[in-house]
Amino acid sequence: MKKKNNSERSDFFDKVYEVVARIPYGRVTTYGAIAEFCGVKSAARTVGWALNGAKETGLPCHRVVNRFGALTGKQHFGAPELMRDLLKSEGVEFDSDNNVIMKEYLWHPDED
DNA sequence: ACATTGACCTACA
DNA sequence: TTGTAGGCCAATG
Repeated sequence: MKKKNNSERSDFFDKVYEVVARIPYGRVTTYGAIAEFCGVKSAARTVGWALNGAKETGLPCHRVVNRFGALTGKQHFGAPELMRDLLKSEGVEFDSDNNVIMKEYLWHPDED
């Protein structure tokens, strides 16, 4: 808490993993929401990077979508249809644009 | 060591 | 209203 050279820096990633792991079943959240919960709302990009390693850590990164509900990171799952299938398997519905219905399934970290 | 990119979002002109 | 620019943290070339 005194030095923010190496400890707090990794804390951001750590928080991201924590929030993603807290996403309820059949719910989705946005990068901005996670970044905001981490304290830096403008660091949505960094959240994406965190998820890059998150898939290797075993976190449900498929429940994280952009603010439009579009599965922007589906390409990173190795199988673009996998992400959509996983969400559908959890009961999440999509609209005509292949986007998650945020209005119904959007979840916020502070909501839990 | 510097510059660029990357699963994004908000603000200003 | 649409378009452009900036910002955030980390990894890679």
